[in-house]
Amino acid sequence: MKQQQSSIDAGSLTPRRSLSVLVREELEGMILQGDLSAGMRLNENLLAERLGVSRGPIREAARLLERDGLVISIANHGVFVRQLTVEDAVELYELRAIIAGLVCSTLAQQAKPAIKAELRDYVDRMDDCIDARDEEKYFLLNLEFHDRIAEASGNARSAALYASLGKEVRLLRRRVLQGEASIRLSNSEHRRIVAAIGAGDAATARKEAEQHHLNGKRRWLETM
Amino acid sequence: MKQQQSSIDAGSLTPRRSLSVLVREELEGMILQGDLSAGMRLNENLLAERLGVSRGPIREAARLLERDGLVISIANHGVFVRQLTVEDAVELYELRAIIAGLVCSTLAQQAKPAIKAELRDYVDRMDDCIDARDEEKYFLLNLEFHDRIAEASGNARSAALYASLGKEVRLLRRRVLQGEASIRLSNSEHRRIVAAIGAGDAATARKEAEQHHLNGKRRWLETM
DNA sequence: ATTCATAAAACTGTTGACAATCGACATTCT
DNA sequence: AGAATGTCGATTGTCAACAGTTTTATGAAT
Repeated sequence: MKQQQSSIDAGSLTPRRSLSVLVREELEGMILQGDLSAGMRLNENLLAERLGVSRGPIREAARLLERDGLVISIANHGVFVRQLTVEDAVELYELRAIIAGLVCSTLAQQAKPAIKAELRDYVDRMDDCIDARDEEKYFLLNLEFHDRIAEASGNARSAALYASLGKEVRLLRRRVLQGEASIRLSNSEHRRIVAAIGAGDAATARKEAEQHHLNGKRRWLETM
Repeated sequence: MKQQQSSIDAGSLTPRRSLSVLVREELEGMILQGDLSAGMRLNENLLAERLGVSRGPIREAARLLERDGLVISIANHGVFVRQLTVEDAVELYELRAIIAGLVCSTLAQQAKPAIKAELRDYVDRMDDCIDARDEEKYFLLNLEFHDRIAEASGNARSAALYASLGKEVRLLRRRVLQGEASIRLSNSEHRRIVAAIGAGDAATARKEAEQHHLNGKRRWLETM
């Protein structure tokens, strides 16, 4: 019979997205929000019942999450929310840094005026957030800004990877609490990146983007 | 005295890997070998029957392959062997180049003598292959060599990514046919990379590794 | 012959049931 | 007591059947 009134059916405006994908997004939300904390096992029966689907889509969603490094799967033991070590975090930051360098370099060689203006606008809005002491919005704009650059570069694979690594980093669930001075510094780095892209200077764009991320790594390490 | 149950000999070493990963490996082999060519759909029923399993593991294996970029999945249409465009290939080469730079840089800062000797040995053996006109073996050693560097760097995530991108590149199914001169040049680049790692010169190791891969990209593009 | 609606076939998506496996606790033996 | 073994409940792994969707085949009307 039709029991399509499951809790995740509500968001199915887009026609015919498989349950696996919907479950994946639901679980990703739970993980990133911390409802499923690090090291915790994803009980298939429990999740299936809670989301109103069978175990098949749950299992497929788990494989999808495994792709993004959010969970690990151990045969006959189940899938677990990934626990990141400090070494893992350092590696993620470095990987993200060089990929950011790549996409910024690519973008500098081909960016259209519209993109350049959009990026400048992002930096301006982030500055506004700093003035307004709105750290939350700054945090979100910062995420958007970097993902937008990756996307605009046209390097689809790199952009997906960059976003995926970003989610992985968020598994750490420890936001770098930066004072206003630190945030202003960070946004000045953004401005230099955008300037290099605007000038079509690929080498500088790469170097600045990479350094920006490595600075983020350093700040994160200092919170330990 | 304490002898393990020898009845299941096959599962003795490997603790009973699930059918999903077994199927995954089988399908990966088919794809990389070309039995399943680019753009072809993976018929679940057919594969299930041919491999003697049900469709569940086939579907999960498909999600695992999707993670590595070997196939793409379209809702209600099935999964297809990925078709790479020239732009995709260029991006893969560049991604692989910077990741190689990262792992070589990392390794240069921490490589133990045993690893350094092992890498030198790889280069020597590749030279032997060139002298013996054994391109096939050179090709395999070359793959091993680079994966070994990534693995030895300790950057597990980067190593997995590097290997995964390598498989993706092989989807192109067009090996760069390089004359002896070109191969010798390539191996001399290997030697410079190993030398930089041996000397603990991270910056040079990174630059050489990156350039080596970009040269590979250039050679590949010249075959078009 | 062509077009278009309709039906059948083929295939993917999903489900509930069954089998295999693991961890924990109880039991037996020395 | 302590180690080895047996049993049980919980959980993952797998399967075969069902449901929904897409594609292909069919056939009548133009």
